[in-house]
This record gives sequence, C-alpha cells and structure tokens, in this order.
Amino acid sequence: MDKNFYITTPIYYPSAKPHMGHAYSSIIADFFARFKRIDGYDVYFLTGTDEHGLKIQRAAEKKGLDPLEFCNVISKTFKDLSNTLNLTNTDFIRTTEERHKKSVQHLWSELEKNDDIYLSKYSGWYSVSDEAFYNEDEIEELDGVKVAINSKSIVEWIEEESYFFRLSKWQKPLLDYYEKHADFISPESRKNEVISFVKSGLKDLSISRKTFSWGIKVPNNKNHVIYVWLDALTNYLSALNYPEINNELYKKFWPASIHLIGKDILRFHAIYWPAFLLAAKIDLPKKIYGHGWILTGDEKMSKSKGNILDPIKVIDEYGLDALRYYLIKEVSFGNDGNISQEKLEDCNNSDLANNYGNLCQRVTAFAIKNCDGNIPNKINFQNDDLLILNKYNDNLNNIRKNIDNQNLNFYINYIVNSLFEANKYFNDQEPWKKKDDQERLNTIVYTALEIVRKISFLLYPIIPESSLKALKIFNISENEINLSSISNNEYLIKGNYINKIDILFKKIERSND
RNA sequence: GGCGGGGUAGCUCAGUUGGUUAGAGCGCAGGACUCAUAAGCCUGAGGUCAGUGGUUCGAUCCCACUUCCCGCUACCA
Repeated sequence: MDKNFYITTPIYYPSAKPHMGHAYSSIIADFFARFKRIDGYDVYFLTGTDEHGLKIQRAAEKKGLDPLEFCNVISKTFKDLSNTLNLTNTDFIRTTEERHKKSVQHLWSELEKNDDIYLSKYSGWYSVSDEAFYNEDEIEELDGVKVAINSKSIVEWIEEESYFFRLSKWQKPLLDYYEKHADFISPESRKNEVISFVKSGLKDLSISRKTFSWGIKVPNNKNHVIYVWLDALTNYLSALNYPEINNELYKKFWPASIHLIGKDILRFHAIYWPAFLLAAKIDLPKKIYGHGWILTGDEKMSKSKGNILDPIKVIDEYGLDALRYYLIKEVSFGNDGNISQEKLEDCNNSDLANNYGNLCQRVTAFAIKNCDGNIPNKINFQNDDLLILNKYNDNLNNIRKNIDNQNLNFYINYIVNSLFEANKYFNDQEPWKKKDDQERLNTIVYTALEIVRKISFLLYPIIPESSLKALKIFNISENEINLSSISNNEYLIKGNYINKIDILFKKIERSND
C-alpha cells in the first residue's frame, strides 16, 4: 500500500492581500496533511504564489516597481500567512522561480511535440483582472464602459497572434476519464457541473499572449508569454522537479493525491489541467476537490463585522486554533459556510473552552491532587472503563475511511461526541467519592487521562497548537503523535509525572452588537 | 430558458433505500452534584420536515404542480 500523500492548495494570486478564502483552503489542506502524517504517511504539502500576468505587471507599474520586486513583497505576505496559520507545508513555490520556469517550458514543448499546440490569431474582449477572453454575448456596457457580465470587470478589445491548445480534441477523453474515475472530481455536484460543461463542447484554448511581457516566454518565440493558467497549474509538477521524472520527489509523490481548490477555479483544474496532462502523457492527479466559500451572510458590514473576513484580524482577536476549529467544524465541507463573530465566540466557548479545555483541566487537577501528581500505577479496568476506551479502537478504520472521502464533518462530530462521553464518564464515575478505594480512583483517573490523550491526538490536525499544549500534561511531543495509538488503552506510562498546564482556551466575553 | 442542488426546532445543520413518539449542537427553562475555566451531568419546552394535490394500508422521504433560495449553463439584447 502506497503510504505517500501529496496535497496542494491553489497557488495564490498576490494582487491583493490574503483573505478568509485563502486561509480556508490552506487550513483545510493543513488538516489533511497533518492527519495523514500522524497516520504514518510521507506527506508532501505544497502551497505558494502565482505571480505572472498582466494584472501583476500593471499593479507593479502603478507602484513604480519592477514586477519581480513587487511580487517579492506580496508573495512574502502569503508566506507569512502560512506561518500565521501554522501550516506544515513542505514547500512554498513561486511561479517566478527558475525551477518552475523550466517545468512550464518543458511542458509546453511536450504539448507542442504531441501536436497539441498551433499558432493562430485571436481577437476578442479581454479582461485583465479575470485573465479571460469573453465572447460578445458575455459582455455588457455599464456607464459607457464595456464590462464582463459575470464579473463586471472591464474588458478591452484585443487582437493578436496566439498559440492555441487543442482542447477540443480532448473532450471525449476527458468525459471517458470522468466516467472511469468516479472520484476524480468532488463533491458530486461539482462533478456534474463539469461534465455538463464539457459535454456542451470545448473550444480550443488560447494559451499565449503577446501584449505584455510579464510571464514565462514561449520556447523559441520570445514574443509570446505563456497563458497564466497553463503557467500556474504547472506548479503542482514543478515543485516535484518535473521534468526530471526520475528524481525522488516526482517518483514518490506524482500523481498528486488531491488538489484542494475553491469552487471558483474548478474549471481550470477539472478541465484544462487534466487536458494538458493527458496531452503531455502525464498521469492525472487522483482527485480535485472544489470546496465552498466562506461568507458573512447578509449582515451589515459594520466595522467589526467586516473584520471577520480578515483572517489576520480574526486570529489576533480570537486565536488561530479558534479559527481553525471553527472553519472545520461549522462549515459543512463542500458547501458554502458562514462565519460571524457570534458563532465563532459560541464555538470557542462551548466546544473548546467548556468541553475540551475544561475536561483537560478537571482531569489533570484531580489527578495531581489525588494521585501524588503521577499517572496512576496500580489500576484495574472494569467494564465501564473498557467500554469507553475501546470505542476509539473500534472506530479507527472508520475514521480513516471518512477522511479519505474528505468527510470532515464526520471526523469532527466523532470528536465532539467523544468529548461529551468523556465528560459524562468522569461525572458518572464520581472519582471524588472514591477516596476510600484508591485502586478504583486510580483506574478512573487513568482512564480519563487516556481519553484526554486520545482525543488530543485526534484534535491535533485541527488545533495543533492547543493539542500540543494539552499533551504537555504527559510530556508527549509532536513527533510522538500517531493515530494508530488511539487504539492502545495503556499508552501512558504509569508512574510518570503529570504536568499541570495552563488554561487551554480562554472564554470570550460575548460581544453584543 | 435548460440542467442540477436546496427550503427540516429561535440559530447552524444532520437524517429518512416510505413504516409506531423526526435528530444533533448552540440558545432557552428546571433539577441533582461539586473534581474543573460559574465548567460538567440529568430532565424538559420548542417542528402541520416550504405550499397544494397525487400514488400508497401508510409520505418529511416517491410523483406532479406552485413558490422561494443557490450553483452551472444558454438565449435574447
């Protein structure tokens, strides 16, 4: 069984500062990366920035900067964001890097070699900000300016020589591929959209531009730069040193396990990208997952409410783990989700502070007071104890299966239920009434500590920082966390010292506005 | 216009291959406890499962129509 896992986020377009959508994609990807890592997989987790194109070139000119200088600055804000989000990405790729340029040009040559590229002429309405051409029927006039109907962005008439990719030729192979690989596009509803789009007919795709220079040059024709999407998508390969397909990274991690993307860029990933790869005779990624958007609902955008969409500000105010937890718990994965201050506060207080944080606190405080500050030595499990402990064992494969199907909500609900059960167990067993029966008291404490440990392992991919803080109780460090050990009921070493820990989650005073 | 998804407790959402009292979390009310971050536990209130009609012994779940929301896509201009 292949124990390698390659997950990617989209590479972000640094023409504006990071927003919640970027944070969401990255956090979800990091969740999967961490989960797979503690389950014994060798994980390659890629994120980065997409830095070419006319939009960037113009933004740089506006600031009087060289495009690369401009990108250096903004790319860094995204790199900083990945630190702020505590991402465990193994690599951060920039499309302005030499390794990427080589990959893209090689991929181009392959497409050309296989007769999938031809030179022709294109004329049409082009939107710089959308990086897309529009048909006459896709634009309208607004205040005397021509704009794209969908995006309302300004379009300009462009007529130029352009290279084309024979996308039309791949319509049938793509449809066959979708049919043979039922999991290729997820969730199901997105897959249906893609299929119906492809069925409606594919036109050849213009894949070069002459009107600006900020991009990767077409091999053997310096007048053209390569279309940004062909450029950008290739990052998934260039990070693995493509075209050196015999190198360690490429052999190990291609094809990618999953490209995690937002639903807005599904077409590029589920149609163009596979077509390019088919044409270049490269294996296709195993799955494209188009997740939903994070919305604020239709609340008025007061100053404070507006901030809820700025991940940095949210993290400043509530902490990273509160945000990570919220996005994974409260958003039905695959659908759009809402975020609001009230719900974030609610979620932090009830799930994290009251339920998980307090459980850690009550169990350790009790253990320290009543078991000499050590993990109890002399224990004797009874049915009640084994019943709750074994539940983790029984569900391990179920958990894995659900994660492989991106069923995040199953995972978190499983944890939340476990927390309820854990608190109930401690309540029902009433160890504070067992002070005349030290062995029973010890057993209850040991069981409760084991549960805290197991749950903290499970929470690690979601709220890594807090999970690690909790695991300090047992002096367990990050590299010791492994999923399969949640089936071990006596993982904790008896007699070891128990560390008192600080409050894990402060409760947030309810803001009333 | 076509295709697809959806309208389930105050809020966010599960669910039902049609079958006696429709679920969870949060919020709300009451209770017992005290190890703990006034946390946790127990109990309860709260829903004509968008509307109308149909199929069926029986529909929240199937069908038709109506209405509202969302996504993809087209046409007209």
